[in-house]
Amino acid sequence: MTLATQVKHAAFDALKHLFTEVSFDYAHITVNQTKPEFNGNYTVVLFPFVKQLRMKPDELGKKLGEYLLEKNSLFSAFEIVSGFLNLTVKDEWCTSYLLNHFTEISFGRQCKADCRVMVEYSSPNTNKPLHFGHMRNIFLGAAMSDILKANGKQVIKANLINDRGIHICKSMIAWMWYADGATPQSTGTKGDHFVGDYYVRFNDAYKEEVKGLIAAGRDEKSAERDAPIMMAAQDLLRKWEAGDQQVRDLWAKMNGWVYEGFDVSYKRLGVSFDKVYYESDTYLLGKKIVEDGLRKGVLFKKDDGSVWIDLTDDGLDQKLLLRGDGTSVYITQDLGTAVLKHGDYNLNQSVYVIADEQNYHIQVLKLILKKLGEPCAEGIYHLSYGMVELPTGRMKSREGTVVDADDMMAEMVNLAKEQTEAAGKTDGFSGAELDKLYETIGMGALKFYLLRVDPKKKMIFDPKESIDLHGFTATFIQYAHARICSILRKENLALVPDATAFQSLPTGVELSPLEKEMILNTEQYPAILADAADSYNPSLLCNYSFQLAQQFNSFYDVHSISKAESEDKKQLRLMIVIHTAAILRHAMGLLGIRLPEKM
RNA sequence: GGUCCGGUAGCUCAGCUGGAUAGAGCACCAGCCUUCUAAGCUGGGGGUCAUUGGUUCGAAUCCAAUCCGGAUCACCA
Repeated sequence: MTLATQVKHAAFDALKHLFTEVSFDYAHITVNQTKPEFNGNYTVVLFPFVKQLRMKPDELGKKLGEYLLEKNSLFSAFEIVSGFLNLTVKDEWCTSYLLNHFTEISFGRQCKADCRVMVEYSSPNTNKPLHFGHMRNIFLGAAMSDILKANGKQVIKANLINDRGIHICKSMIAWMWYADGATPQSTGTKGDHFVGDYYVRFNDAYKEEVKGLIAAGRDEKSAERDAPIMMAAQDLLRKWEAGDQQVRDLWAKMNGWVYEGFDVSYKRLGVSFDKVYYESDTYLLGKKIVEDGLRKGVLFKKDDGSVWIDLTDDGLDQKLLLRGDGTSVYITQDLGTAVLKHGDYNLNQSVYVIADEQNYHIQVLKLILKKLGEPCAEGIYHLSYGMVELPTGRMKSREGTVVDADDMMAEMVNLAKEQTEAAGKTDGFSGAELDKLYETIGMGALKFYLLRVDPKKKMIFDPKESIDLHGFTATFIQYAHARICSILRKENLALVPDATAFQSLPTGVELSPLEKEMILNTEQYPAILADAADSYNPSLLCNYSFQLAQQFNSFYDVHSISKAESEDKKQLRLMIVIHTAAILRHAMGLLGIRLPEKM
C-alpha cells in the first residue's frame, strides 16, 4: 500500500473513531502532498467534513491531529493551516522504508493469469522510409509494451505491415520505367530510401503528366484519372491481385529491399516485434465475418449488392463493409485481423497505437465487432496519439517536408558528440566507448523528446531548432545518474550493492528536509508506474523521473556524501542515491533510454 | 453542418477524478566551480489558466453557451 493511501486510511479511521454517530464516505477524504511552503509531508483537507460535523475546520483538525499522533505510528507532528491538516511522517518510517527497499531493482506488479495483451505499433507502409511521426508511434508502442509488462501483463508486440496496394504499385511502376535495373546495392542506398525515392519519382512524373493533359485541354479530374503512369500503376495492382507471377516477383523484391532498410532503422531505434502481420496475408480476411453478420441480421445488403451496417442509433453513420462487387474495404480487413489476432494468442486485450486521425475508424471498428458479438471487441484499446507537425503544418511526403527518421537519429547522435566534445568530457573513454555514449545520449534525447508529452496532444517540432540537451531532457536524467555512479565508484560500491554492506545503519538517524523528501519521493515510484500503465501514458514516467533527478541535483549540491557529517549519514545518503539511481534506470529503461555510468 | 479533441508565461509543456499564493524547461537577468561530474545549483522578472455565465465553503479543473485551432464524417488506406 502506498504511503498516501495509508494516510488516507488513517484519516478515515480517525474520523470513524472520533465521531461514531456519523457515517463518512471514504471517497470524500482528500489527501495531497503538503506544499513546500508549509511544514509536513501529507495534507488532509478538512472542508468536506465541517458542514457534516457542524465544527470549525481548525477544531476538527486539532481533534484529528491529536488522535492520529496518539493512535497512529506514522506521524510525528501535525499543523493546521486554514482548513488543512498537515501531517509530518516520522523519520523512522522513512529510514525503515529505505532500508527495506534500497536494493530493489525491479518494480511493478506481479504477473497475473489471463493478462495477454497485444500491442500493435509501427505498422508502416512499404513505399517510403520512416519519418518523425513514425518515431512517435514506435517509441510509444515500445514504451507501452514494456510498461504493461512491468505491470504484470504478458505482452505480444506486433507489427502490421501494409505491404500491398496502390502505393507500392506506384513505386514499382516508377522503378520499372526509370530505374534501368538499379538496386540498393548498385547505388549504395538504404533499401527503404531507395524504394521511397521511386515513390517520389512517381509523384513527380504523375504531376507532369497531369499538367500536360490539362494543357492539352483536359479537365483536372479526367487528367488525374487518365494520366498514363497512374493507369499503369492501377494495372499493376490488378495484376498483383490476379497473382501475376512477374508482378508478384518484383513486388517481393522491392518489399525485401524495404524490409532490409527497416531492420536497420528498427535496430537503431532499439525496438523489436514478436509477431509481424502482413496485409498481403490479411487483406482478404473479414468477408466471412461479414457473411455471418448478414445471416445474423446485424448487417444489411443494398440493391447493388453492397453490405452495410447502420450505426446511426449510436450517433454514427452507415458504414460500408463490402463493395457491390464483393471486394472488401479497409475496415473489412481490420475486422478480420482483429479476430485473427485474438485467435492467434487468445488475447485479453489488444492495443492499437494509431494516430488520432483514425479515432473514428477505430471507434467504428470496435462497435461493429461488438454488434457482431465477437469476443475480441471488449479488449480493444486505441492508444490514440496526436500527429507530429512542423511549424508550417503537417508533414507531406509529396512536398518533401518530412523529417526522415534515419536523418534525425544521425543528427541527434552528432549533436551529442559535438556537445560532449565542446564540454571537454571525452577524457578516459576509448573511441568505441565514446561512440556508444553519443548513441546513448543522442537517442535518449530523441526518445525523451517524443515521449515526454501526453500522447493525446499533437506536438510541433521545429527542425531548425535542435532538440535540447539541457533542462527537461533525457540528458539531464542521464547526467544525474552518471553523478551517482561517480560517487559509488569513489566508494568502491557496485550500482546494486549487497545489502549487508549497510546493516550498521541505525534507524534513529535524524533526516534533513532534502533527505526525507528524496525518500518520500522514491516511495511514489510504484504508484506512478502503475498509473502510467493504467492511463497508457509513458509521459508520466518522464515527468516523474525528471523531477526525481532534479531533486537529486539539489540534494547533491547541499549534502556531501563521501564527506558526510557522520558515518550514519554517509550510509543513509548512499542508500538514497543507490535507490534513486535504480528507479531512474528502471523508469528510463521502460522508455528504451539507457543511462550511462560516466558522461 | 454532425461528432470528437485541444486553447495555461514570449516558446514547449505539467497540473484537469474540485482544495492553500497556478508549476517546470527553454529564452532573458544576477550569483555559484581549490570540496563526490557546472550537461549542474541558487535567486529574479514574466499569467485576465480563450471569453461569459452557472454549480460551491472553494473552479485552471465540473456544467452551459460563445470564440479560435485541429481531426474526422470516402465503394482511400
